[in-house]
Amino acid sequence: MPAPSSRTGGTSHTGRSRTAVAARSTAGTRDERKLRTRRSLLDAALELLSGERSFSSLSLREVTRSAGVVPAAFYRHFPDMEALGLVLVEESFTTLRELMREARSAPLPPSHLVRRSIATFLGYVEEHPLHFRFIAKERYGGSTTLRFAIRSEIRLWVSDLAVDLARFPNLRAVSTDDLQLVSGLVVQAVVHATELTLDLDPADERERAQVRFQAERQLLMILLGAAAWQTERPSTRA
Amino acid sequence: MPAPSSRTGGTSHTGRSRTAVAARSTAGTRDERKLRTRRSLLDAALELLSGERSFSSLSLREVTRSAGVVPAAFYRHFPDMEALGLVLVEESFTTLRELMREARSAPLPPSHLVRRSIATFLGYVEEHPLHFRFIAKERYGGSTTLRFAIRSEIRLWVSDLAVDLARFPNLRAVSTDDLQLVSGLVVQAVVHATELTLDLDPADERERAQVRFQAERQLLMILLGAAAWQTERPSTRA
DNA sequence: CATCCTAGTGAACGACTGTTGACTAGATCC
DNA sequence: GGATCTAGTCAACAGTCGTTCACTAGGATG
Repeated sequence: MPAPSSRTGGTSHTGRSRTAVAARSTAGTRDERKLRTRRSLLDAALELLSGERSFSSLSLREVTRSAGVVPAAFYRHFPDMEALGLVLVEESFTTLRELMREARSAPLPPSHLVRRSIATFLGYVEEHPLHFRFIAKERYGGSTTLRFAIRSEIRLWVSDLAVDLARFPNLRAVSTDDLQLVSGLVVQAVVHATELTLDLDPADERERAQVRFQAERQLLMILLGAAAWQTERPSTRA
Repeated sequence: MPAPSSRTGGTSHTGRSRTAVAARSTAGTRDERKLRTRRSLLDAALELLSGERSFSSLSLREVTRSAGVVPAAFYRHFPDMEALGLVLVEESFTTLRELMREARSAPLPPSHLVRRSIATFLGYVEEHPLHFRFIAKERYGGSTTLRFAIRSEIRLWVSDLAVDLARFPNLRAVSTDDLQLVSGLVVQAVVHATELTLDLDPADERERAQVRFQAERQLLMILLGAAAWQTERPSTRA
């Protein structure tokens, strides 16, 4: 039962068949329309990536087809599929970092800050599953360009976290370098948990809660280890 | 300057151009020859995967071409590219687990066991970079089948490690479940470090050493946290 | 109003893809 | 030593791919 193609009203365009994600309307200024098409290309790619597909196996034609646009139109917006991928990386992390910055700006004691940050992060992941699924898949698997872009964004994020950790009274004595290592571990654990989450049945709240619970325990262990770090270090290594 | 095709002596076959990884010789029983072709298919895939390519973007024809075989011949060995992928997963981990089992069987005090295990693991990675590169890339990115196969192998590995950790005197009081979490963290850190290594310049020993050093520090932190776990837990969580 | 500008179209290209079926040469088996 | 079995070949198929080009419709601009 194919739905009638008059969803957005408008000028009815042509009678062409559209599998489009977001049927672009004919409203707005020219720049706005262009931007809208660009967005629907990005969204189409994101949507296609939400399934099995990896970015490198995604074809330009698929993206344009799913965005309701002719293949050649792609080149009006991106020179390359890789360019589109880089935009996806960028917008994934800018959104994330904004949110995390908000979360940290709250006037709370440090211990609550971590929990608050975790909650914010998980909230972000649940609200933008497509972006994060993309990141998770391409972090190690993508092209060198994509992989390095993601890696450098994650490094920024790790540094942000390290700054927060520095405020913890019981981490006061840990050196800056070691704090980076600690927050690296934290980010790893969180990202890994998220990647597990992405393969879970979205309805099964019990399983989700378990993954979250285990991740929290792991974080506590890491922080505990970090707190014990400066006191025990001399004995474990020269 | 194309090399003469008489490398393996033999019947000179045909004058056909071969980009083959391992030019299959005509020696041996029929089963042996079949096995040899199968191997060259697997090796060809592995080799192609060593670069940018992800498994899902790898074509059947590429593999056969690079193995020096006609595309149709592929089906005499695997029904599917995915089937080939699963074989790669399996053989990656069986090799690894054998080595790790050897490493653990050495009669050493627990503390040395960990260091020994890490050395063994890194040795494996350096000797079988192609297998591990494949695993690293497909752990999150591959098809569901591949991803789950890898994940379950890693789970086995985590469990093995947890058994070892249980022998540590200062982890005596940590529950079995929590030990799984600890070894999960350890494996995460190691795998991540390895994945970083894969992008490094193989010649730059300084950079490699740094990654390895950081990973070791991270492991020590984790183990420290685990050791402090049972003593502090009551105060951090109900 | 006429002019320019450009996002999107449509058709075509050469190359590559997975899969098929009939075949052949040569090891294996009785 | 003749029949059998099969790994690998060859040719062909219907698709899909990225990229190009000349084009057009219709908003932007003077």
